[in-house]
Amino acid sequence: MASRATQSVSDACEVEFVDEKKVRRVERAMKPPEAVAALSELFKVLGDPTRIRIAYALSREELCVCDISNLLGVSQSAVSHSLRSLRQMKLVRFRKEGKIAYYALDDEHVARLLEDGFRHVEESP
Amino acid sequence: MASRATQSVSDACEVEFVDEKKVRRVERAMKPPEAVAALSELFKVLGDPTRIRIAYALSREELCVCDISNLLGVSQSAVSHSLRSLRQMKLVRFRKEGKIAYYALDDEHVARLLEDGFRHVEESP
DNA sequence: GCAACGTATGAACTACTGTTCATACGTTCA
DNA sequence: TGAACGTATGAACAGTAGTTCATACGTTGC
Repeated sequence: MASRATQSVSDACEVEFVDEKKVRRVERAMKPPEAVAALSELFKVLGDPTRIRIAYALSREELCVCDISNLLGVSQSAVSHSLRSLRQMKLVRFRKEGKIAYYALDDEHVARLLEDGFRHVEESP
Repeated sequence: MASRATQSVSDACEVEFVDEKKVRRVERAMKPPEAVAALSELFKVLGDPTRIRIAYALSREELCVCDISNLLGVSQSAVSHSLRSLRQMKLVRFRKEGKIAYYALDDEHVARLLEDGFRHVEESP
């Protein structure tokens, strides 16, 4: 059943699948919507030069907001907003020492994502 | 020299670095702006549920536009636009067989990015 | 050649994102 | 307690992104 995609979506191909078996196989392997949504949020957060630089810096050293701001030449406010995004995605953790907030990467996955990512873009000429 | 960040940026901390040695160390390790820009573009492309689903599907099987459209329930036009983004970032390659365009992941890095990413989001409750 | 089909693409609209500005909060120290 | 400082946050603005719609291109088969 349902071997034809009779306008399930407005502009979808109005014809049969080109290779239904393949499609069914992939369909079973697809990740649940929540996982996809969460992953797209994760990549979205990393899809910004400032946040990448922050994350990468924090993968090397634990740093406070002020030092990040000076290091990157970005306003304290912008850094703080960026850190909030990273925090919400649980990419960074922080501890407070008096009035100073020290941030660091929370996750070894993230460091690997950055490494793999840099490797990819550095390989393409 | 320049141990103080005397308003190099409007809103940067107007004080000395909290830990200059650490900052200098990280500064030397930072990636060049082009690499950061390219990586942020890469993540930006992956920061969309539709494109993640497309990329993930293509990591399992080579598929044509029509089948992707039916598989995901997304219009042919939207799929084609998404594929263009993925193509521009060299994440997918394609071959044409008559009027049918078959797409597949171009890069094992990307599959690893998706895997690591899914692992990250699936671990957080 | 022409109709049908798979795919690509540009324009337009809406929705979202990142920065800045102003300001508030909490801590330290005199 | 009050001033100075590090940090957080909300509002507002400008730039950007994703979808849809319409249409164009190239291929196939009649």
